[in-house]
Amino acid sequence: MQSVGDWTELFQGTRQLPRALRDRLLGLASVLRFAKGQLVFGPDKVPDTLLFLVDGVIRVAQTSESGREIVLYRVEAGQSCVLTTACMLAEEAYNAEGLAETDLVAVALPRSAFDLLVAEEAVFRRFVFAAYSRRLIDLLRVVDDVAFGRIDVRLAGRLLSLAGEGAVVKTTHQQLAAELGTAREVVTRVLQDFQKRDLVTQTRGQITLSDPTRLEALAGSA
Amino acid sequence: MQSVGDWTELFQGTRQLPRALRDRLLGLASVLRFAKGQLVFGPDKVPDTLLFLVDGVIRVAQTSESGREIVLYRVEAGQSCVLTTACMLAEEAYNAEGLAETDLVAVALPRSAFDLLVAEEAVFRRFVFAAYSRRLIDLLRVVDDVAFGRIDVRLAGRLLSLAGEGAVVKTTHQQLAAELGTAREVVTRVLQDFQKRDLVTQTRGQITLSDPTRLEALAGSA
DNA sequence: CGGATCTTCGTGACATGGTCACTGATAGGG
DNA sequence: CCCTATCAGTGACCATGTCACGAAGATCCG
Repeated sequence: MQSVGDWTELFQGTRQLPRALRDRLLGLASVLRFAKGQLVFGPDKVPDTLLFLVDGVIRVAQTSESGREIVLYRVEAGQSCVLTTACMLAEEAYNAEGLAETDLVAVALPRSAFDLLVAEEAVFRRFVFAAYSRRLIDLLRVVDDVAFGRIDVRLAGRLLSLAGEGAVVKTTHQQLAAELGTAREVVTRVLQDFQKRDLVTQTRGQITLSDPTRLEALAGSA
Repeated sequence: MQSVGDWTELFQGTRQLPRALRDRLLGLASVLRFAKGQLVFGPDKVPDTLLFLVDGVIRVAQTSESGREIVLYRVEAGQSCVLTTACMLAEEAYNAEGLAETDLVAVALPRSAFDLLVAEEAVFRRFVFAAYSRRLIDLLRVVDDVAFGRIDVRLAGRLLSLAGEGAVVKTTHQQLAAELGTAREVVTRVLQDFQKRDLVTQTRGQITLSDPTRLEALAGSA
């Protein structure tokens, strides 16, 4: 297991700190690794540290009693995972969980160090508040989508964002359903429809966006 | 217009501060009043202060393009309204708005004073983080309800919480629909059903909970 | 009092989305 | 090559949202 080097360089909130403090942080924090698919945090695994994600992607999702699931947002490299701290601070129950979507490298900052930094360093404080704020706004977006959005529009949008630059999405209908908080059958139906309209083609476990432009248009029609 | 006296006594985050600092805060902050029904903040009214609610209730809701609405949470006396600061800090667009549900008395702390307090005072910092965390968790609850909850269950729960100690809720079907993010017709239908099952009685603009116990049971069946 | 008007509520027909119970299709491992 | 697990497709049905009305209080004013 190799070292991660100077991770303080990677974060908006630590990059601008004085060298001496950064060196202290390097000593205080511990490096964590998670394998793809591993649970990073969840109702039964409340962390007592602040997580900084150095490499990889964490998918934060909420699961219903009945087993349905909805993706709330993703934590990417260079961001911190504030939901964990939220719980830590509020000491309330919640039922969201973070799953390693890729292999992860993260830095865990003990609560004491977190408190210290927030107290002493304006830059770090801004970073933390901005992170909280971003998540709040992400959640507003989710509420809006779920409460008022049409499923075809949402699926089109999600396909585009999962495809990134390419035009291929490697996922199952089940996974797409979990992205949107709907049922697999619904995804199947909508994708059938997309196929008939020549927007996508499918094979088992893979969807090809054959007309991204029209998909964009559909996704944009809010 | 009378003065509010020493409002620093009212908040978890300021009560324990040293007397000298509290006196300074009393000087720095300004007292705001809003009449019932007035818009406290919204997409077109982004505040640049941190609001502490001294008296009254703010209803925070999100509105869709089509005009449907959903209540996200309520800010009560003794709490601060962090969504406003969230936007202030993230400088991102959002479409939630805060409406004065009663006449309000609030204290507006300028950003500079906020920064100072967060930097210097651990107590205040904890208060702010706890407030953020509570809202994050409130939103998780909303997502869960909207994505996975049944409308009759949600309505039963909301009726009980709106009734408080009493057994009468003075609202229109339209307003209840806005609470839950659904359509008026749906509320009408569900209430008809409740009525047939002798759970409630209705007159124009008012619903009486005739069997709170069974309503609780219904609401509790997640 | 008796309309004119506004708000609230009720209702039926239909569209969309979620659930259930299956069947069929495909990939990979012995 | 067959077995099995996973993935996808389908039809029936229920729950919820939308649309287009009309009816039943409330309010105002002559």
